[in-house]
Amino acid sequence: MPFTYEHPHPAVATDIAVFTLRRGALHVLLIERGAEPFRGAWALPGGFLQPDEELDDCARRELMEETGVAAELLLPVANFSAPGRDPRERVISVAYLALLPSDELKLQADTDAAQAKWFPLAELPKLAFDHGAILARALDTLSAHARQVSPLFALLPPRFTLSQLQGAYEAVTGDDAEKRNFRKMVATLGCVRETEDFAHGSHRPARLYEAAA
Amino acid sequence: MPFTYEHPHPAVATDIAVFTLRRGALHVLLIERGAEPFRGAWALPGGFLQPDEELDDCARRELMEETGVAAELLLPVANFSAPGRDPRERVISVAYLALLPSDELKLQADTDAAQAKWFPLAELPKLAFDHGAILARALDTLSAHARQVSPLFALLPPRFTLSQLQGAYEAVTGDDAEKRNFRKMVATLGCVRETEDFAHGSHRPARLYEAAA
DNA sequence: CCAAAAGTGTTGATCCTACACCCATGT
DNA sequence: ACATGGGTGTAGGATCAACACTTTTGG
Repeated sequence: MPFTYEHPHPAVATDIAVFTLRRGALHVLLIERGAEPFRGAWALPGGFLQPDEELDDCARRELMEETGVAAELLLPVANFSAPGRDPRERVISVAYLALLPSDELKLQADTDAAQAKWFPLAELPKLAFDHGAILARALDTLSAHARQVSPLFALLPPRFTLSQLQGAYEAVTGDDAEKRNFRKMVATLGCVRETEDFAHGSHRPARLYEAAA
Repeated sequence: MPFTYEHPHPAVATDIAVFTLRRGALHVLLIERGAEPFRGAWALPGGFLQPDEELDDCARRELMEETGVAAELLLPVANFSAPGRDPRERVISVAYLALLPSDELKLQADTDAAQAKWFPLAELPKLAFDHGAILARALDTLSAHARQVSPLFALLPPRFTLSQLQGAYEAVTGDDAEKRNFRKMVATLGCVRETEDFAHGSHRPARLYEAAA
């Protein structure tokens, strides 16, 4: 069933850089392409915009299809429109970044992908298309947003300790914060509310916090 | 000559919120639509992406066609993709903001537009499509960027006084700055270089500055 | 000599940084 | 008891907001 237009139209797709924390380190979700072009290469998950679908919804849908989870946080990164970026046809890619809490890791490769896998940022393979550039921009965007702290909640469970929050902050922004000062910053930002519960380990229990109001 | 695809493709367009300063106040460039839909209504300039054209280049080209000038500064704002936003067909709009120095005002309405006109922000007409929302987002984006000061150079002549710069800062961000502190901020930012020339008025001459490095 | 805008010094309050220290729990 | 991470107080420096003042031109 062909679709015909009076003027040339590009295809429009979303690509999503999905991040999570595993063992304190930031990881990105990649899929191994199961079809040409770039068969066998690793790429960001993504797919084409459906008729009557918003771009945001397209990103959320693709993420659900590829990973089986709903994105906690979805942020626009940039558009990629270089004419030759896809060898098949003209494709405008709308790039997003998504954050997932470390827990929900039920990866399931779908039909388009041979497999899906988390990669630590230090061990990235070569990526298909211009996805290397997209990922780099996504990392910049994430780091900039993370300085507001509250986007980091999306990487953590609903209740978290301040040390967990600081660990996420450091993993995402790169620079490491001084404990006392980090806590004062969080306090003045007012973005967390303390709960009555505590996390237990082989040391003094840590108070659990949750996202404020 | 029809263009046929296997899957449905949306049309892709750029819309540009073009700002300038006139008599110290921020103005936006609007065109009166010469064709249906929304014939006679005011709208942001913009147009469809050409084959083998980057999105940025599309915005620059449309701006040149509609106003006859090259944008000093072009910044992405957001994508607008609500399915019903254009009554004719599915159109994804990639919104930009552009800044022009107040001088270059040789407006010339082109074929699509009955006329082009600068509007002060306090006297906006009702806009076609979702252009009201696009303009609001563009103003947010502009205000956020203006706090870095250097984007403001695009609103001023190549050489400008610090008072002009401060006027631009206040017009764009809304809040007004204290003269002494504004100058100290500019100095520590290091984004301007002083020249040997002065601007003359009926008062003490003001040193002219230019963008640094 | 006066108006009008250019340009500068200073001070008190505030914020940030870099420490050092105590606390509560599991083993 | 001690190792481990949780949690706080504070002094000094840097930064910032709000003033009041002098300077230089045109009329």
